[in-house]
Amino acid sequence: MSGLRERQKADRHRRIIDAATELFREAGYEGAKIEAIAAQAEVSIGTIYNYYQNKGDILGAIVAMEVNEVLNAGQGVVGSPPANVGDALDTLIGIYIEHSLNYLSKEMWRQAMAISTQLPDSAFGQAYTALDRALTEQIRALIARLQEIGLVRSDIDGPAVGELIFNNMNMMFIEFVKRDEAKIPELRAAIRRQNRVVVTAIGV
Amino acid sequence: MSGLRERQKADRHRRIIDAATELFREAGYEGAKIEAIAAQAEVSIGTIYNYYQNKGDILGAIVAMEVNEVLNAGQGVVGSPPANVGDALDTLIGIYIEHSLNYLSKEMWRQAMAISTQLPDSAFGQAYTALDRALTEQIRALIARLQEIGLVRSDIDGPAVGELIFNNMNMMFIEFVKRDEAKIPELRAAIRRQNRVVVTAIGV
DNA sequence: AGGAAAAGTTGAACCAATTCTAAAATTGAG
DNA sequence: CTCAATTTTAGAATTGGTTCAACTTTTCCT
Repeated sequence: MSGLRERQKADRHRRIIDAATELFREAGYEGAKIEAIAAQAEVSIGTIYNYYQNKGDILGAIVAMEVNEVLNAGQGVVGSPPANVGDALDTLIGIYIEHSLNYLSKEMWRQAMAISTQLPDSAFGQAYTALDRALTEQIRALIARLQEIGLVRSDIDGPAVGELIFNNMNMMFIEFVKRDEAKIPELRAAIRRQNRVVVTAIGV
Repeated sequence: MSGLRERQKADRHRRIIDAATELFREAGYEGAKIEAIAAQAEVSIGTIYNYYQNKGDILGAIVAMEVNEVLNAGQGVVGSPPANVGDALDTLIGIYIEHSLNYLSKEMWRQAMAISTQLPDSAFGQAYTALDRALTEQIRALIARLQEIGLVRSDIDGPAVGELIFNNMNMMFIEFVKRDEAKIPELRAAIRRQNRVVVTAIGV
């Protein structure tokens, strides 16, 4: 294990991702030519296609890193949530939203979302769907946790509510990245307002 | 008015849309080459680009026809809704979903959605967003109507609830068109289940 | 009718992602 | 150290959407 070949492979992966991240942010997804990414990563075009099936997969790798970080941060909230249904949801969703532009620009998100709906069966499409599902599961886990604590009624349909909340948030996020001038605080406020009716319905 | 030039223009528009609709359904969006659409419509490639800014706009014109039909059909439900909140929502959403595959295949929907997030400022992107907003407004109108009738509490945040319901439905629809094997009845049932908690919260 | 201007049509050329190929370089095993 | 396997490389070929300068057709005016 960990021979020279392995290390070089990992290194090339990293260089490609780093180069792509930088160029995607600078020039946009379309504007970042494969040739330029290859040059910046100091590999040939052929090598890029040896590591990633297509340009979208490179973006996919970056998205996956970002979402996995977010999922990780979300664990903390699910483990010990605020003692109030509205705040608990707001905190978790806040983590998602506040972290969302760390690595990815809005334009990168738009491209990622577009590719995932365009090619749902591609490697990237399936990975993206899995990430969405993981986020849904985390919201469901939060609701289940709140039911255990006794903050949420035990007779409500937790999984359905979790999906409802995720779907609404996700759609709002899609609209958010579609408008460059849209701001995070407004997004959070709008979602909080929408969730209010759900919160009153499911709270004890 | 209605000179030769006008008639030819309308005729070419129609021929292009007809050709594109047929080829998109037969060969898929990507599979339908502009060259083939031009040949089938008996115009040149250049003429297509004179009528539509890009390939996506052709699809956009088809989507707009479909959504406008759906909006029209929805008017009936808003005008005289079923005397029960759950059924009212289910009926309106049912119209949206049942009509959705009349002209457009799932693959065409995927492409349309992808393009609208990819290029939100293009003619197509803006038109698509406007259609989404029109659907949201229709759901809000239904809720307002139900409030008038006294079936929905007057102290709830109607606009926020309408958007919540639309966003959830839309997201479910996106997932639906992403999976070719997904079936309409299951989609409707899942949405009904998610809406249940909202219905109980807003019903008098 | 005649002819100039406006409007529209045409297809060859361009561009960037992707694929393919054959040669060169690198690595690991014996 | 040497050879076979694997990987990288440069560059040519392919492909399909999009652009553009030259050519037609329609309109409109006298």
